[in-house]
Amino acid sequence: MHNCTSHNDCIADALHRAEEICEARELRFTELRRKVLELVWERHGPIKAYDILDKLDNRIGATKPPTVYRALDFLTDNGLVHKINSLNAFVGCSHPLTHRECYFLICSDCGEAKECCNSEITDVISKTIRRNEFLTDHITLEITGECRDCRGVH
Amino acid sequence: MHNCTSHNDCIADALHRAEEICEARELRFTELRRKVLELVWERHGPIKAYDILDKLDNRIGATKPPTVYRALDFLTDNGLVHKINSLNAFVGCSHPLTHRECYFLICSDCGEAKECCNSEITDVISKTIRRNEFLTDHITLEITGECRDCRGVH
DNA sequence: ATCGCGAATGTTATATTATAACATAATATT
DNA sequence: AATATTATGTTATAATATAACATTCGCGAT
Ligand SMILES: [Zn+2]
Ligand SMILES: [Zn+2]
Ligand SMILES: [Zn+2]
Ligand SMILES: [Zn+2]
Repeated sequence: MHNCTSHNDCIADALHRAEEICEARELRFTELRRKVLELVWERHGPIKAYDILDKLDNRIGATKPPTVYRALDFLTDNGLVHKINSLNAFVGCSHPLTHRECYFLICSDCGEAKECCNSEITDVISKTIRRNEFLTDHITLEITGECRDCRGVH
Repeated sequence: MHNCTSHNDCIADALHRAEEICEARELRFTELRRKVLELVWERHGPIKAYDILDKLDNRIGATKPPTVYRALDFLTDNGLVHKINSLNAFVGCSHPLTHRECYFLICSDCGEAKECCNSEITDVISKTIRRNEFLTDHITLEITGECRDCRGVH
């Protein structure tokens, strides 16, 4: 679904953006948080907390669930990572400075998640929210199915 | 958030609709499935699987997780109940014949979930999906926050 | 430099959510 | 009635997540 020419660049960019954001906000982008973000960015799709845990184990020795969940909390709280609730998994945010709520197209075949945020969706959802006089905390929009590539569309 | 004059009627209606739908589709609306649906409809908000389990225990003696999850699977598969992924909880569908995908406004204060499905949202989401040549399996739209009543709006 | 503070991480234990696998019972089909 | 199918019961365990407390780290004040 994603056609990054060099995924190493994707990862490097994500880490670099995270650094900048944390510096600007006076947040501590620790080694642990960096490693977890790096693992989240291993591919353009959601990864499970316990898979991150396993990969950390391989790199830095036995790690425990709270370690990973705390790092993920930090990253999601600061918009660097999104939780995909329908999968209990986590994915890197493609544009952490742009906005907080992201919408996703999630391919159940290749496992990739593509952000499909757009103002048209936001506008019409906002309208519904206003009509209901609702005070929004968070919007989850997750669309599962099969992506263009996996469908074999040319 | 909901102003049903008699919630017993809500429950009775939901059970009756379920009966009709199951009959029309030649599905078996068993006692267990009925009881689980009834418990889901105890209020206009999501209920957790293990809370259903506890309430079944009180009514019909020790019940085990698979019993509840299988009944919930049946009910969700047939559009009588929706799973709220952001809460790991289940809520009765207000209009099981109208459509499969429902959008929710979920109040974190009173715990109610209001369906806010409308074609405007569906249309704009569909457009995004088409533009991405995506083949949709399921759409999850969950908006959490504070409802009109809990905000104290008049 | 070291003391003290708050933030981050380590550690142990456990809570919560969900399913696998197999046995039995109920219902439908022949 | 015999057989197949579907639903439920049962045991065990997998997968996801957090509570509670101990230790360490980073950093400013003394
Ligand atoms: Zn890439
Ligand atoms: Zn795909
Ligand atoms: Zn009601
Ligand atoms: Zn409310």
